[in-house]
Amino acid sequence: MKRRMPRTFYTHPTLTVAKDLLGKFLVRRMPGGKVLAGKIVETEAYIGPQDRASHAFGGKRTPRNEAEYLIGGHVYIYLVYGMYWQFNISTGRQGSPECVLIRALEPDLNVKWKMQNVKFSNGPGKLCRWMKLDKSFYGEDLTKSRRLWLENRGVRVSRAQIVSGPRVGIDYAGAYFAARPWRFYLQGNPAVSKPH
DNA sequence: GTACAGATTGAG
DNA sequence: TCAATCTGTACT
Repeated sequence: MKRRMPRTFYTHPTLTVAKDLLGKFLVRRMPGGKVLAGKIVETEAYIGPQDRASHAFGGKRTPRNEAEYLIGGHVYIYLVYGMYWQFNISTGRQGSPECVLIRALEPDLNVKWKMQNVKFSNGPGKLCRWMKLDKSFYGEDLTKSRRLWLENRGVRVSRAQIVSGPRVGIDYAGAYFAARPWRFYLQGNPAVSKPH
């Protein structure tokens, strides 16, 4: 069974992809060969030029956010606050600057280890530290990469399990966009990041 | 050339 | 509640 998510998974509308990502697994082959995997339990959608919270608001295009414009399935990663990487996946068609921020993972480990490790992946900055994701992944194609990809492992997520709410840390975007319910997470999941 | 603020985190 | 830490971007 082929499990890696194909291009078409990422080219759907961004809000759809942000929800579809919940329950999928992010898989990272580490430099030493060890494989880390985590179930995506929290995402945020940034839907392009009209979204005041988006780095591409107003059609802004710079070397920093260039990867947002790639066809869905590419990595858009950047540094915030001088110390934390933020891992995003581009969505939509080529030239459309949309993406989904991956905010939290539930480590794919047995129950005992999962609870001990969840604190390493329950936030957008922390999960990048855990999986050693940095600028070297900028623009990486998740449908082809041998060190980072997404898998469907058969986890079923019903609509009732998905909670939506305002995105975190974007008050600068003004009342309207700060209030859009474009953050999605799995209800009751222990790996969802702190601010609820 | 220089100033500035951020899609966070963890300590106090 | 607040400092850490640094770079892309805007402006002089």
